[in-house]
Amino acid sequence: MCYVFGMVAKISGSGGVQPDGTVKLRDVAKAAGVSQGTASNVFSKPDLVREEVREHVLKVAQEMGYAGPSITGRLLRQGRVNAVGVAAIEPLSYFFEDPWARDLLRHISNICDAQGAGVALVSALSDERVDWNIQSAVVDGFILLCVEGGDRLVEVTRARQLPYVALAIGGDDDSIPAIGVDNVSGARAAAEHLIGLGHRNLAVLATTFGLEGMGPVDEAHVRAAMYSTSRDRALGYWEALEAAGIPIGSVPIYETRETRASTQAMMELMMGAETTPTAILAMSDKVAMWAVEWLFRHGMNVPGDVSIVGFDGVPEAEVATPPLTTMEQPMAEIAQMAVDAALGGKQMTGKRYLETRLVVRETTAPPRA
Amino acid sequence: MCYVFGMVAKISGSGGVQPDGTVKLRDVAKAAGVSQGTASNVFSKPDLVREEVREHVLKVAQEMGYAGPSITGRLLRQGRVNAVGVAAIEPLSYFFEDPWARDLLRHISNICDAQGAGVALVSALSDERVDWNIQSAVVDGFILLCVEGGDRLVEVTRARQLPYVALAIGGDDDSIPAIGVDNVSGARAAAEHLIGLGHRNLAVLATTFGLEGMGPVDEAHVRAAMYSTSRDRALGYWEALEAAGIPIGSVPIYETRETRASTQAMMELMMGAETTPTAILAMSDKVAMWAVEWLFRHGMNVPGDVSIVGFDGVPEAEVATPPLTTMEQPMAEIAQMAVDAALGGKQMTGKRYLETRLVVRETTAPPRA
DNA sequence: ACGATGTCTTGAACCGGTTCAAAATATGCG
DNA sequence: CGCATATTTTGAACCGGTTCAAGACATCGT
Repeated sequence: MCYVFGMVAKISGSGGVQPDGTVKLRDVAKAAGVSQGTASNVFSKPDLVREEVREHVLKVAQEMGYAGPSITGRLLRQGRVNAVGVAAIEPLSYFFEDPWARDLLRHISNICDAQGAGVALVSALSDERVDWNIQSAVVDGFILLCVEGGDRLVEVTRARQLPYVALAIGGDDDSIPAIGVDNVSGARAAAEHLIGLGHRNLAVLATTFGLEGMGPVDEAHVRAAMYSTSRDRALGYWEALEAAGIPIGSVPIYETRETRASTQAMMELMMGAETTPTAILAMSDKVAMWAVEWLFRHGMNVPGDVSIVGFDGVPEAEVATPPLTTMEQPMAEIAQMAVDAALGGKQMTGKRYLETRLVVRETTAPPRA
Repeated sequence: MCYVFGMVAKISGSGGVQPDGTVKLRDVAKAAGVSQGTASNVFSKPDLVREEVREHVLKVAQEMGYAGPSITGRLLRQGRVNAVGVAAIEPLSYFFEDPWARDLLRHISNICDAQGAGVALVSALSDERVDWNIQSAVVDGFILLCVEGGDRLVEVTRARQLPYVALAIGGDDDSIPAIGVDNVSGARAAAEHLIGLGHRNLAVLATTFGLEGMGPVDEAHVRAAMYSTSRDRALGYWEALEAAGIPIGSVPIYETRETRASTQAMMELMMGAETTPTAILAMSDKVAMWAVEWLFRHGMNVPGDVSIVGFDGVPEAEVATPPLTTMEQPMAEIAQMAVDAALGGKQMTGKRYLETRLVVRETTAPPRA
C-alpha cells in the first residue's frame, strides 16, 4: 500500500473530472491513458503493475486530487469489510461505562487489532432503531451482548444473515449460538469458598432478575427470573448452601438495579436487618465494589467484619481497595471465540460453556470468632 | 422499517435464486412480478408502495430467504454511512482503558446514539497499518486522537478527503482543524489554587513530553517537548509560579510514562528527595490517582500531608477516595463539536479552544501549619 | 363521459470500484 | 531468429442496490 498523497488539492480541469469535483478511478485511468483495470491494480495490487506505469498513474492521480479507491466500491465487489459489530440493548455509552462490557471490549478490540479488523459499535436500545441499526451496520458479523430480553435483536440480526454469536447464554432457544460461562458452578464455588472459611450467616446481593423492581426477593421470584445469569448464579449459591446444610430460606436475597444508588439502598436494608450476615455473595464485581464502599463508609471493616465475594473478575476488582475476591471469567477466551465466530464467515451453532475461576484476594476471611 | 423475517430459511428453487444461494433484490422483484425499483421501495420507502403489493413482495422475499437490502449496495448509491470513525495512534483497547479516552468516547457515543449514528473504532498504531485502516474505514468522517506524533495519521486521513477533526490542539500546522482545551490557562488555574491555599513547596508530576524517557526533567526539556499538551500544562504552572514569586527552578518536574509503575517510581523519587513538596501538580487525573494511591500506601494523608490537583476531570476522579480536585475539561462540548465536525459533511477549519474549569474536591487543603 | 389530478410502477442510468479470461508485450533459450 | 514462457494490460462483466423522469392507472369534479 503506498497511495499516500501529500497535499491533495482538487485540481479540476485536467481529465474528465466530474462537475461536482469528485474524481473517480475511471477519470484517473482515462487521464493516465491506461485501462481502469490497470488503474485499479495500481492501488490494490501494486506489484502487478510495471513500476513505470504505476508511478505515472500515481502521479496523475495525485495531480487530479484522487482520494484513493472508494471503500464502498471495493466493498461491493469484495463483499467483506473486515469488521465486527458489537451490539447491546443498551445505549452506546454502555460499552465505556459498564466494567464487564468494557473489559470484554478491551479483549475484543485487542484481538481485532491483531488481525487488522475493525470494531463497530451498534446500539439496539430502542425497538424502532434496532432494525435500522443492525441492518445498516457495515460489518461481517455480530457479537450480541445481553441477549435476554433481546429477542428482537436476535431476530433482526438473524434476518441479516451474517454470522453472529450471543454472549451470555440463556433463554431456552437452542438455535441461538452463544458463548458464556457456567454461572451455576461458578456461583457454587463462590459460596463454597465462603462456607469453607466458616461463614454460616450469608446474604446475597443480586443483579437484576427482571425488567424492574428491587428489594428482598424470594425463591419463586428467582426461579421465575427473566435474566438467566442472575437466576443461575442464585441457583449455584443454593447448591452450595444445601450441600452445607444451610437452609436456603435463611439467606436473604436483595435484588439491585445494578446502580450505585440501588445497591447501596440494598446494603442499608441488608445491614439494618435483625441478623446481619458475616459474608456477602455478590452477583457481580460492580455491585460488590459498591457494597464494599458502603461498608467502609459505615465504619465496617472488610473482610474483618464482613467478607464479600464478587463475580466476573473485572480489572477494577484487582486494583480495588481492598482487592476483591471474585469468580473470574475467562474474558480473553470468550472474546477470542466471539470474534472467531463473528469473523469466521461460517455461522457457529450451539452453545459453548466456559468455566469461571475463583480468585482469592483480600475481601474474604474467616468470620470473627 | 418493517422488513423483519421470522425464520429465514434459504429456499432455493423458487425464483431466479443464484447458484450460491444468495438472493438479491432483483431475484425477489422478478419472483414477485414487480420491477426492481418497486421492490427497492418496498424496503426503503414502504409508503410509496401500495399495501397489497408491498405485502406480496414482502411475502415472496421471506419465502426466498432474502436478507434485506445489502448495505453495500445502498451505500454505494447513497454515499453516506452515518458513522464516525474514531482513530488513535494507540491499540484499539486504548479506547476502553484510558480514562480520558473512555470518557470522551462515552460522550461521543451518547451523541451518536441520539442522532442514530454509529461509531467505528480504528487503530492507527503501526505505520504499515495506518493507511489501510484509515482507507478502509467505512465512515463519514474522522475524529483523531493524539495528533502529535501522528503526522502520518493526519496525512492519510486528509488523503481520504473526508471531514476530520483532531482532538488535542498542538503542533504548528495551522491547516489541521482541531478542538482542544486551553492547557496553559487551565494549568495556571490549578497552580493558583494550590498557591492560594498557601502552598509554596510544590512539585509537578508530569505526563509524557516525548517518545521516551522518564525522571526529573529541566526547563529546556519541557520547552523542547514533542507533546504540546504536556508542555503547555507546564507552561501554565510556571506562569502561576512566577506570578507568585516562586522560582521555577524550585519546583521539580518528574516525567512519567503515564503508567502506574512509572508514576509510582516518580513518587518514590519525589518523596524521597531532600525537600518534599506539600502539594503536587499532576498533569492528568490518571497519574494523580496513582500518586494518591502511592501516598496512602506509604502512610501519608491526602490532603493532610500532601495536596494534589489533577487535570482532565475524568469520571473516576469524582468517585475516587478521596474525590480528586481537578481541572475539568468540557467533555460533552468537545464531543459534540467533534461529532458535528466529523458528521457535518463540511470540513471544519481552524482551531477551537475551550476552557477548563477548576473543580475543588477533597485532595487539596492548606499546608500543615 | 372527459380532462384534471393524484397515486403507483416502471425502466434505465448510475453509484465506484474489482476481477478474470484473453490479448498484448516482454523475456529467455537453443 | 523463432518459439515457449512470463509478465503486463485490457475490456467487459459484475457486485447490489437507489433514484428519478416518464408512463400507467385510478379517482374526482363537472
